[in-house]
Amino acid sequence: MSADPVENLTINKTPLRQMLTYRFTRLNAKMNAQAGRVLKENGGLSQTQWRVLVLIDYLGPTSPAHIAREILMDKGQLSRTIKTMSEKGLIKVDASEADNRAVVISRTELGRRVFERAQPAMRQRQADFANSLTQQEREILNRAIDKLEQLAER
Amino acid sequence: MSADPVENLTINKTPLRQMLTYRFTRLNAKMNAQAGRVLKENGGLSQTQWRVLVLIDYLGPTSPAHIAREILMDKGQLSRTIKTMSEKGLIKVDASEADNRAVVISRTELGRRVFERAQPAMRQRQADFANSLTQQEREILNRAIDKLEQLAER
DNA sequence: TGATTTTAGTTGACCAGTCAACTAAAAAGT
DNA sequence: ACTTTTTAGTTGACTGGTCAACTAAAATCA
Repeated sequence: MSADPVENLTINKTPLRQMLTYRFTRLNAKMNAQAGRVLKENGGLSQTQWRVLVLIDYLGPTSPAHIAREILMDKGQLSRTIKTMSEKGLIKVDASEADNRAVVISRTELGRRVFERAQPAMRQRQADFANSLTQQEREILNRAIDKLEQLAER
Repeated sequence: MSADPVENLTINKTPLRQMLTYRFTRLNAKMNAQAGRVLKENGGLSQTQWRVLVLIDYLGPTSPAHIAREILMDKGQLSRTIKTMSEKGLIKVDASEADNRAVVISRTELGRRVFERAQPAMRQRQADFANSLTQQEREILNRAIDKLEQLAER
């Protein structure tokens, strides 16, 4: 019996494990599960909440619309995430002075602390991923992702 | 203004678009959306239902447990998928003679027809992905996925 | 054999992602 | 100026994925 059960699936047809979409789905699921574990152990943020804090760190106080554009997140989902983050005191939501439709969200002191608690482990994780690949592998991987993403859009 | 808004996010910090986890999440979302569109246009299966039919095609009549093991799908989700597929007449669910806990699921005639209707487009899609990469890129991509998957498991 | 552990499958609860409808304000077009 | 279109944000509905509890049957093993 082999370690990976999928390995045995060949029978004259393209083995499932070679299908790119399937491989990406699995990889993504595992990465997400891991990110969830790391965040849980370091302050208890959800991944969506983590990303919002990352974006505020990048952009400074900003609007949900800006964040949604940057990371292509659904604005409905973002709206709810912001609501719960605000209720937990991780961010502050103010009316925008320049635009009466918009709001400005910014980090609270608690938000900063939670963010900085999770950051080292999350950075390390990114670094581990990057360092597990050679320079050539990183370049090709990025190029491949670009190509596939383009194809997936049509 | 550049085409990709994320492109502008550099500001002395690791640009978000270079984070591997983020890139995979994006790519995966786009691939799934596309698969959903293709399936919708070719018989209306959901992706989970499609995968179940693919696995039955690989394995012949088999048990949910076997499928769950092969594609690492949650058995709860699979149980519900099988229920709705059975209600739609895509598969047949019989008690197993060898094991009184287990069931055997197999394709119905309708299931076969729907599967074969979706298959060409889904195959073509896989082929398009594969053909968009050079042999070397495919090899390196697969190696990179292996490495990252291993890392994500720890 | 009988007790313990593992496996098959179902179900309930919860969270994340997607989509569409809706309000209100801003921007663009005429 | 005023009509039309776009943008910001909220909400509801639906789907998918994950987790845990639970049953019943099988497999393990003492």
